[in-house]
Amino acid sequence: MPVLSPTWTDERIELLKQHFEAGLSCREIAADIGVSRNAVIGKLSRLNLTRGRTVDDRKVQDKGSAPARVRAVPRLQYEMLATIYGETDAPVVTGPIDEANRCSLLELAENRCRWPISTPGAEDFCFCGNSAPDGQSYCAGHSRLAYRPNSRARMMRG
DNA sequence: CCCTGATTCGC
DNA sequence: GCGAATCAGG
Repeated sequence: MPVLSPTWTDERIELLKQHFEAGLSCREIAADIGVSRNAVIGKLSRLNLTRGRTVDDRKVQDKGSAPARVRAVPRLQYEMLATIYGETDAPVVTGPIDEANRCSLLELAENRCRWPISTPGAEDFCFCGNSAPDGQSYCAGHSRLAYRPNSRARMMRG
């Protein structure tokens, strides 16, 4: 169908809000909708739906004074990597998660998609539960979200 | 060195 | 208004 680029329609905005309120990250929201992370964040900012950090001063770009920049320390998020990659090797079968009162992973099988369907006010926290390929923890639709293309060809300015 | 969030600028 | 670029923090 010759559908033009419907940029941001009500449906997309609704999904955006839902995912945002659901607690999902801009990365997930962007991947789910099909846009870039900046697009999602930009729309959110435009809608004044920023989570906490509002505007404030944010230091302002002072390129004339002393550049007191503290380029954060070299830190890696192995936690997330382990969560994605180590899921097949590190199951939570023996995880007495008390917070998993809702539909936890234990209810799902190994061949089931584990997509957190969190809704503000939903007591029945469920997951995607779609058919996930062997070895994968997500279905074809949500697998791309967990998949992280490290094709960062951007110049390392830092 | 990587990732997420928010603001800023260009189109 | 949208999206990429940029900045700032973790």
